[in-house]
Amino acid sequence: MRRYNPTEIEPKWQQIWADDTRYQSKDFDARPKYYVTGMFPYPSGAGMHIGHFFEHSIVDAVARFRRALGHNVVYPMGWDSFGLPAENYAIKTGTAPAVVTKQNIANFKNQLTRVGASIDWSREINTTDPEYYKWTQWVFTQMFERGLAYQKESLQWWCPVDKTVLANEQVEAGRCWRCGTEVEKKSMKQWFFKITEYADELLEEIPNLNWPEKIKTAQANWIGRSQGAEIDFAIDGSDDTITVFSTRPDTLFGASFLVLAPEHPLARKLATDEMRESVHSYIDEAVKKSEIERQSEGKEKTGVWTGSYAINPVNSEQAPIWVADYVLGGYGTGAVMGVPAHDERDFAFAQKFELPVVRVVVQDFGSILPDSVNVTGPVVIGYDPNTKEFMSLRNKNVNDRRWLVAGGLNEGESYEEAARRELKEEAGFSDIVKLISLGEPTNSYYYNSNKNSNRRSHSFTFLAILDKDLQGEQQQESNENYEVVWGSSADIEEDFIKEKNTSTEDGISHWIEAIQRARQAAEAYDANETYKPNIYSGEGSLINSGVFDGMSSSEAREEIVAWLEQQAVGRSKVTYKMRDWLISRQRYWGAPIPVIHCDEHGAVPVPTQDLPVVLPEIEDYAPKGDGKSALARQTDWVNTTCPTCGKPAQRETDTMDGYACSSWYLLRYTDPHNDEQAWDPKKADYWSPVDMYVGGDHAVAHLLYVRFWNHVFYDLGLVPVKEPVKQLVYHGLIQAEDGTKMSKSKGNVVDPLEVIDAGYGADALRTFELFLGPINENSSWSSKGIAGVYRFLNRLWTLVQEYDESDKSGVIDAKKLESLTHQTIKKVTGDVNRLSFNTAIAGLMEHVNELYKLKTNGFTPEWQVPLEALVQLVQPFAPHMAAELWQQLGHDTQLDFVEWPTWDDAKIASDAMTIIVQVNGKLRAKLEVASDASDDDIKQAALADAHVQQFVGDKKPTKVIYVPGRLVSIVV
RNA sequence: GCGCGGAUGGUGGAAUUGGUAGACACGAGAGACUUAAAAUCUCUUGCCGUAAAAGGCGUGCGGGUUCGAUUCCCGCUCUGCGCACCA
Repeated sequence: MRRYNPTEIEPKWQQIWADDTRYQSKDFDARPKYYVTGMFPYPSGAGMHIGHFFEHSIVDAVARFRRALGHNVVYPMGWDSFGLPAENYAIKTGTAPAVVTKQNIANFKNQLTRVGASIDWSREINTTDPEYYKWTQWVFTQMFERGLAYQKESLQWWCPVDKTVLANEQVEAGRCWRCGTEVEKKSMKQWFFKITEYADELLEEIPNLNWPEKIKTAQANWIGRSQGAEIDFAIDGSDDTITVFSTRPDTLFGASFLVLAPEHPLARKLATDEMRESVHSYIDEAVKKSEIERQSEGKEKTGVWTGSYAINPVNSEQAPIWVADYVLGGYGTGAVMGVPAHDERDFAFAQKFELPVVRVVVQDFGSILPDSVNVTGPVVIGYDPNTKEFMSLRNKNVNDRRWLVAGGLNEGESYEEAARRELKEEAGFSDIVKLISLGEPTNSYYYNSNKNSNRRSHSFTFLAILDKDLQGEQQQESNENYEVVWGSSADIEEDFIKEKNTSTEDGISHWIEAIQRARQAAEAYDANETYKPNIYSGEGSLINSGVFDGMSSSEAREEIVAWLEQQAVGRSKVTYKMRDWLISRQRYWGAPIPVIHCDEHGAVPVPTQDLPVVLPEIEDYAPKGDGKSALARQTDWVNTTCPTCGKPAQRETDTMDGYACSSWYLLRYTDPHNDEQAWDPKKADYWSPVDMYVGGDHAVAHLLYVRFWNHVFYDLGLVPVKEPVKQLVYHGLIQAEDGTKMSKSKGNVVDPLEVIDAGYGADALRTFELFLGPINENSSWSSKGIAGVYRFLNRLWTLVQEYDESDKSGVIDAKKLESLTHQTIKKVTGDVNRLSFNTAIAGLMEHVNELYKLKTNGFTPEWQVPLEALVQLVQPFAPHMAAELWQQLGHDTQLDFVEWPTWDDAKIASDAMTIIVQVNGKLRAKLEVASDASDDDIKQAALADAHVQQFVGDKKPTKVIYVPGRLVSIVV
C-alpha cells in the first residue's frame, strides 16, 4: 500500500502545473469568465506569512471550484513593490531597491508555488517595472488634463523620521502609520487627486456593492456626507461676515455664540485692541500644537474671546465671537455657531466660559398630533434614600401602579411650586428634603376625549427626596382613586414597559424616560454627587424660536433654511469629511510624478510618448530633511526642457503615493503586456469587473481609491462598469496559538513553509486554514488542529488505496452509498458557493467517516463513482492529493477541468423519515414513518406513541401542528 | 461618544427560511493491535441526576411574541473592530 506522503506528491504536481499552461486564462473565451484574486502583496524581505497563505487558500479554492464549474477563470498575481522598506534598506546598505525587490519577489513566488496556487503567471505584474509605472504616470496625466490632479500649497502631515508627507489615511492617532513617530504639520506645495469630486458618486454606489457591511459603513463614514446649511452672520461694526456650517439650522435661535477655528482667516482680524494679544497668542499656540497634543488634552475646552460680536440673522441678537481649537479648520467653513443647549461640545464650552444657554428644541414622546393645545406642568417621582425606594401611584380602579404625581401649572406658578403643590395634594407629602430638577423638558402627545382636542403635555420632571414615613393626608379626590406605593425603579418601570408593549399610546415612553432619569438622579444623590442631566441633541419640537415655535425640528430645518435663502443670508449645503487625496511623496522609491515645471507654462504634464519618466539610478537614497526627495539632487535628471516651449525646465521631484500604483493594477491584469496603452478597453470589457476580490486589510484607503479611479476610467470610457469589484471578501486574521497577533518581535510567527516541510504538506495546511472557522472572522493557529486535518486527508488517501488494492468482491448497500454521495455533493457545493469552507470540509470529513463504516463489508465496483466524486470535491482544498488520486482511479485527464459533480435530490431522499414529536414545546419522541405517509396518519401515530401518551395522558390536545417532514407539535 | 460586528460544551466552531442545540474537529477517557511506544482503528464525552433509565437544566443577562426562539421584538451587560471635538 502506498503511504500518504505529501512531500513526495506535492512537488511533483507543482512541477507539472508549472510546466504546462493549464492555468493561463484566455481572453474572449466563450465560457463565462470568472476573475478572482487577492490583494497583491508588498514583497517584503520577511517572505510570505501564514496570512498570505490563508488568503491564497481562499482564492485558490474559489478559482479551482469555478474552473470545475466550467468558467474561464483568471487568477492573476502581482507585486506592490514600491515603498519604504526597500528604500530604507537601500539607505542603510546602498543596495538599489530594485535589486532587493527582485530577490523578494522571487522568494514570494517560490512560496506561492509551494502552496499549489493555480495562478496565471503569464499575467504577473510589478508596480516598480517601468513598463508598469509608465501607465501609472499616464493615468496621472489623464487626471491632470481633467482637472482631477492639482497642486496646492497646504499644511500637511509630515513624518520627521520618514521625512515625507503623509495622507490623512496614513496618520493613525497622530502618529505615522509606518514608524509610529508623532507627525508634524508643514506647509508645502503638494499634488492632490480630486477625489472629493467623486464623493457623492462613490457614496451612492455603496449600497449596490456585494461587500461586507463593515467595509461599506467604514467607507460611508469616511466620505462623511452631511446635509446642512451655511449661515452668514454679519459682524457688528465690520463689513466682514462669518459663514458657519451647521447640520442643525433648526437650532439657529439657540445660537448664543460663534466659534472660529484657529486657522480661520478672520480669527486674528476680529480681535479687538484689548483682546489682540491673547487672541494672537492663543492662535499661535494652537497652530503649533500637534494633533496628539490636542487630543491628549481630552475634551477640556480651551478658547479665547475676540471681543467682537456677530448678529444672529434670525433674531438680530448679539453673539460673541470666540476662537477655539475644538473647531476644525479643515471641515465645513472652519466656523460654527454655538448652540449649547443642543450640542455637547458647545455646552461644555458654554459652561467653561459662562455663555448663555438657550433651549430651542424639546424632545417629543409619542407622535406629534396636529393642532395640539399646550398643557404644561411638572411630573414628580418620590425617592426615599433610607429605603432606596421610589414612589408611584397605584390606580385603585384599574389596579396598576403606572401612575406618577403630575399636574398642570396654575396661574403665575413656577414648575417647582407646582411640583410641591401636586406632591402634597396627590400623595400627601409636604416635607420635602430636596427637589431635584431632572433636566430637559419633554413633550408628550395625547387626545383628551373630555375636551375633544389634542394635547401637548409639556413637562419638567423632578425627583423629590422624601421620608416615606412622613406621609400626610391626600386630597380627597386623590385618596379615592390613588394609593401611594413604593418600590424599586425597576418594578415601576416594568409596569410601564408592560403597558407600552400592549398599548397603542406611544407617549408612554415619556414616563419611562422620567423613571430612568429619576434613577440616575437618585444614584447621584446617594453618592452625594450633583445630578448632571444630559443635554438634548435629538429631534423635537421648537420653542423660543419666534414664528417657528411648535414646528418639528425636521420641518423647521427646511423652513428656516428657506427663510435664510430668501433673505440671502444662508443656503442649503452638503459637506464631506473626506478631503482630496494627497499623493506627493518626498521619497525616491516611487513612481515619479510626470510633470515638468516651466517658468513660462507652469506645471506641464509629460506627453504620453515621453513616458515613462524613469527613476534614475543613484548612489545616495537618503532624504536630507529639506522636504525634497533624493531625486532633487540628481541635477542631470531634474534639468530638462519644457514639452510646450522647449526652454529649460525642471522635473517634479516628488514621487507618487504607492496607493496610486495599486489603484489600477486590477485592470492591468486584463492586458498586462500592452505597450501601446494601459489596457485594451475590449479586454477590460471582457474581464471587468473583478468577480471576487479577497483581502484582509485596507478597509478604506485602497478600496476607496480603486473605486475612485475606476469611476474616473468609466467617465473616460475605458471600462464598462463604474464599480471595479463585484464581490469583496474580507477575511480575518490568523492569530498565534495564544490568541494574540502574530509578530516577529513576539517570536510567535508560524512559518508556513516549516509546516509544509514538517511533513504535513501544503494540502493539509490549506485545508486546515480553511477549516479553522468562518473566513471573515479571526481565528487562532493550532498545532494540534492541523494534525486533525492531516489525519482526515490520510484517511481519505487510505480509503482510495484500499479500494484500489481490494478484489472488489464485498457486499454493498448501493443505495446508501449513492444517497450519502449525493448528500455530500449537495452540501459541499452549497457551502463552497457561500464560502463556508469550514462546514464544507466538515461535511467531507463526515462523509469519509461514513464511508469507513460502509467499507467494513468490503469494496465493490460501485465504489468507483462515489470515490471519484469525493476526490473532485476535495480538489479545491487539497489539489495535489486530488490530482494524484484522480490518476490512481484510472484517469489521465486534467482534474482541473473535469465537470464538478452534480446531485439529484431524488437520490438523497430515503423511504423513511424521522419525525420528532413535541408536547408543549418539549421533545418527547422520534417517529420513523414512511415518506409517503399522510399528514393525518402521522398525527395519529404521534398521539398513539406510548411515550407521548405519558405526557398527554387523559388531557385533550387543544392543538396538533404538523410541519411536513419535520415535526408534530401537540399542545395540551 | 458614534457606527458595525460578536457572545453557544474544557477548546475552535455547527445549526442556510423560527422546527431534534452542540455537526465536524481538538482535547480528555476507555478499548483493539503491539513485547512496548508511536501510528492506526473502534467506542464514550454539554451539565445535574441514575446501577441503567426516566426526568430536569442548558445558546451572555432580564422580559416579550409563538404550539415551538441560538434564530424575531424590547431593555441591559460584556467584548472585538472602525471612526473619533466632522458642528
